[in-house]
Amino acid sequence: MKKKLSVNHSEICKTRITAIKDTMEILSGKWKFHILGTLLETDRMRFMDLLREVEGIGSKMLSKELQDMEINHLVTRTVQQTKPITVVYEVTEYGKTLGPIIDEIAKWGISYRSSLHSPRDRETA
Amino acid sequence: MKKKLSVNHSEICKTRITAIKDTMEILSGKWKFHILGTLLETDRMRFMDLLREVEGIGSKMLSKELQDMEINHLVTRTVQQTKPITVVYEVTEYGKTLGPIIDEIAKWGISYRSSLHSPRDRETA
DNA sequence: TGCATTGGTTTCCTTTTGGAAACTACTTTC
DNA sequence: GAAAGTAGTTTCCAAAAGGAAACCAATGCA
Repeated sequence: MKKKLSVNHSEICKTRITAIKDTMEILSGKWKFHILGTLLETDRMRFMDLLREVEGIGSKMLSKELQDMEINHLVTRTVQQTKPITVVYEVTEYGKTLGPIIDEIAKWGISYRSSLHSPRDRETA
Repeated sequence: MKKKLSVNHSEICKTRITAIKDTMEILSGKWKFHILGTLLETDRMRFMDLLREVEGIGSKMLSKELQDMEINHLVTRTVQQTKPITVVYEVTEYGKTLGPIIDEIAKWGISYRSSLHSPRDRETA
């Protein structure tokens, strides 16, 4: 038993681990979940609205993150020929498939907050 | 209508957005999902096994990420008085509540891979 | 005429992140 | 007595991420 058969279960999980890496790469950065969470609730928003709504973000970051997500087909960018030109962003149907992830993350975060008040939950279960 | 009532739905989502930020802060960094994904499948692993299993990670990062997660009660560290001292890490019951998130992320990543082969799915739905 | 708003881009800078390699210390094995 | 395995820590460095502020072009409003 010199050489470790480092993994027995490995073959099964490789796919899973790769999948996790893929997803997290697409959703990387400080703001994507935040932007998506916001956009998923309103369905369509203009750039300046997002800038105001996603608190703390600057225009550079917002612009960059939206571009990333557009490239990955998660959101669409539509220019509207209004008086001062406006641009609306919306989550694609494909982007909406991220809904369950965001939901789980939000759910966990909420119960995390609760557990801060009654830390016993975190200790024992 | 001079002043934008920037948000109407805001109050409801604030909690949600905060929850998303909380969760993502705890799971920040390049490796936590990866480590957790690995650890959730095996239940207990030694440091060197993780180092081998989580491909690409170095000992510095592994050590730091494990410490972060220990602080947040997601994993436990147990020293075992074996011949050369060994240390086992395992996901706590509390850490296991992250399971659904990891599952959704893995699920999405897997179907993302598929959609790369038939990109039509990503375009139309 | 001048200021505000729209949707960005660009520049400059700081902070954070992360990796490679060396080193520690202890034990077992060759 | 040298090598190798245990579990890390430390140092040094490069790259990436992110923020603040300035800038731009077009248009509307007063």
